[in-house]
Amino acid sequence: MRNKNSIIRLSRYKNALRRLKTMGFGRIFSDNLADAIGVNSCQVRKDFSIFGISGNKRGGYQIDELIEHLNNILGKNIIQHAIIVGAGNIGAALAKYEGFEKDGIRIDAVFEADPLKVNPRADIPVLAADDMIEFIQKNDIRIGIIAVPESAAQQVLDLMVLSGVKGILNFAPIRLRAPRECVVNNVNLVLELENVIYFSNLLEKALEKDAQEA
Amino acid sequence: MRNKNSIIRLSRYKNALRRLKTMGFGRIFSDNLADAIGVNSCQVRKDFSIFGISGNKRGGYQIDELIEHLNNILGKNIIQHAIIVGAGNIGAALAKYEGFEKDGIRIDAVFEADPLKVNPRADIPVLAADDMIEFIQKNDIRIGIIAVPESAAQQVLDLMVLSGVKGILNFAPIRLRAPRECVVNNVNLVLELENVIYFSNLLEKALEKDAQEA
DNA sequence: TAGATTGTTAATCGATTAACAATC
DNA sequence: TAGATTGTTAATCGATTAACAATC
Repeated sequence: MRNKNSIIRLSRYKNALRRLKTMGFGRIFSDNLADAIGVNSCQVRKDFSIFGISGNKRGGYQIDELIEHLNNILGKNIIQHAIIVGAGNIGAALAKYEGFEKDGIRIDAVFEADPLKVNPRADIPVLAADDMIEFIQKNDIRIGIIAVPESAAQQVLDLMVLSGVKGILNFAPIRLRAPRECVVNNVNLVLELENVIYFSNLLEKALEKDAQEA
Repeated sequence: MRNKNSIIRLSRYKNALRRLKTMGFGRIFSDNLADAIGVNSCQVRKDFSIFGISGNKRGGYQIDELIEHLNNILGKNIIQHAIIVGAGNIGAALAKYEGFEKDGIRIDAVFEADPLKVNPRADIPVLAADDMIEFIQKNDIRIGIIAVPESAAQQVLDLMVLSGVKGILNFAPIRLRAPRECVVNNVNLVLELENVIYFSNLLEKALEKDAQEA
């Protein structure tokens, strides 16, 4: 995947811009925006240049236009529909999370194998896992979130792909095999925390060493 | 941060190795391990070389030794203690998530500003936000997880750092400022999903184009 | 005009991959 | 011994940063 990092930054820019907008700004320079997300200004201009976003020399960028443009690139000018599979801790939390709706992503349903957890009347309906395929096809769902145990994840992915899902966010801590026509993005919470542990330990050791040398 | 990617892969290797072990393997070649996490075999050998992990020419690597070695590098040979701040959807789900405990990470407490959610008798106690500083100091907590709204995140970080936290995993969708002696790792769920949406759209367009040309 | 900022090209840096000698 | 695999050096590739001409 080319420019994966640029795309991630575009989302971050959009986020920062919304904040800057509520703070009362109308226009912005590459320098400020860079600061807001922690990169340097050439990075911002380069990213924009890749996606054909242009500003005014001397005048910077119009925030409203910029957000509009970023939403277009990111496919967020229309509401995106998604489903979650797995109504455990993570799945249930994601279903309730307000951040998605705010960002134009609608969770249409949650699917769950345990009949006791099924609840079609809930705000976001929790449906039987067996109904997933039909639901995806009927509602033309393209995006799926996997929040099931490791042992079930591959099977869920296979069914999703079969039904027409084109993009998957996977929370199961295992590498899933997907055909080329489906994108998979992994979020591994333990790994993220392990990473923090490693680097904080490393940093502490480095600082101790510095202190000794001084 | 040097070798950030290598470290992330080390965690992935460890994960795969545990799986391979339960599948009955005792030793493994760089080739198999590469396959399991989706990189190529030089990457594996290079990563190991960076951290001084060696195997047997012709005989590959002993899985048990390898896991032990990786745990040492990742600081997982001892139980790591952490706290969560914010008992909302995400915070509560993380507290209940079994993946951390399995991996030698213990969540000692959750802190929450809303008195109605405070519950010191819970399996993992939910304590008043005001008690956080004291708790961190008394229990020598080094790792914190931020699962509060965007507007409170920076303040929570500042208090954590002040109390002695050295590493933070942040779920608030905002760039936090931290002093050099504290590591911050961000997980932005909306951004991850946006990323999936973008690349699946892109892929679909590319495939349509291919089909037209053929 | 002078000064500031964009947009792009070139330079640097780091990470991944290829190649292969060492060796079990 | 012949064959296979590691460990490391060199080559490639991509991403970030620096520099600066264009221009408002």
